Amino acid sequence: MPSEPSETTSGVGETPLVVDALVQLSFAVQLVLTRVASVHDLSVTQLRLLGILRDRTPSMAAIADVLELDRSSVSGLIDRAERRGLVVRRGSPTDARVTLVELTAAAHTLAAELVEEVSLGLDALLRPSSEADRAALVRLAATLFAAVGPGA
Amino acid sequence: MPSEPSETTSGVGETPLVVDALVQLSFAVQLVLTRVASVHDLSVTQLRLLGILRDRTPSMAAIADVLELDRSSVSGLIDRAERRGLVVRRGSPTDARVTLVELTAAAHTLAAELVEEVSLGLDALLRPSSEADRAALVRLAATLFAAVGPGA
DNA sequence: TATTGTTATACTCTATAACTATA
DNA sequence: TATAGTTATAGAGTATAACAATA
Repeated sequence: MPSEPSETTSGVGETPLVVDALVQLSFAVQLVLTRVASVHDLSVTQLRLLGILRDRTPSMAAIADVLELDRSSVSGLIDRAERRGLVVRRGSPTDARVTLVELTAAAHTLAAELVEEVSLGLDALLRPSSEADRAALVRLAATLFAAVGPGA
Repeated sequence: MPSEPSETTSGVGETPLVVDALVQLSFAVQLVLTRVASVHDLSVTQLRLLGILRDRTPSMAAIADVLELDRSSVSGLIDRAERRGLVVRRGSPTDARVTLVELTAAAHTLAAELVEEVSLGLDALLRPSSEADRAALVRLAATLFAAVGPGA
């Protein structure tokens, strides 16, 4: 569980070590995302939304699937994003029930800046690590998504 | 930025690869935490709180520091945790201004279960990875916290 | 009938501002 | 004066339940 590095959690062996490392790493990354988002007065969820919409124009239901949120939550999320001029709702030409969500031009520009800032923040985080360990991280994430599928 | 594995983000080189890997990994871990928490009708924040209080009895201000939250946010957090019988507030013997927060016996039991369930969830996530890559992850997290300091 | 999306409602989380009590 | 904590208030994020429109 999320705690201090010193905490040994449960049994013996090295498993708790890896688990702790993962959890701590995850919170450190979330902290970077939170900070970058808040500089632009965005939430992490809106940041994620921008990331998802950069190369797609999904339906409300598809967004709910990717984010693992209820459709009603997505309605509110898109409402707020639309109110801020980040996205537009469009009807689908093939199915009158579905609503497609699209990034505005301004949001595309913003998203590119955010990508840059997140990269800088995470680079700083990784700087003290060796090249080999960073490569291992990439492999680890890759196998992880082969098994689980992309999350967001 | 949080997006799909396929997204190449910005320039050339391998930096965006590592950044994407980190972000995706982070969201995958958060998803596991969210699921474990929700099984017990807890939020991720309450889960974190339990993790922090397992081996400490910090002041409200210390909790705010670790969680990087405003003190007023912590007041509400502890209010809700106390209402659910997870924590107790105690006065400090040395400074009448400070309030110490302590886990209840029931919450200690619960916290142990949560640790176990998070471990299982993350083990499943890591299972397809090689032993060497997992070791690299542990090293990476360790150097990361040597530089940044423990976050939670 | 099943699916898409919305609305109403309620709760958690978070911050800012203003306050009290203690140091 | 400075620090610890609380309260009031406001807004984001989330879920459940009930609903309308379309397939």
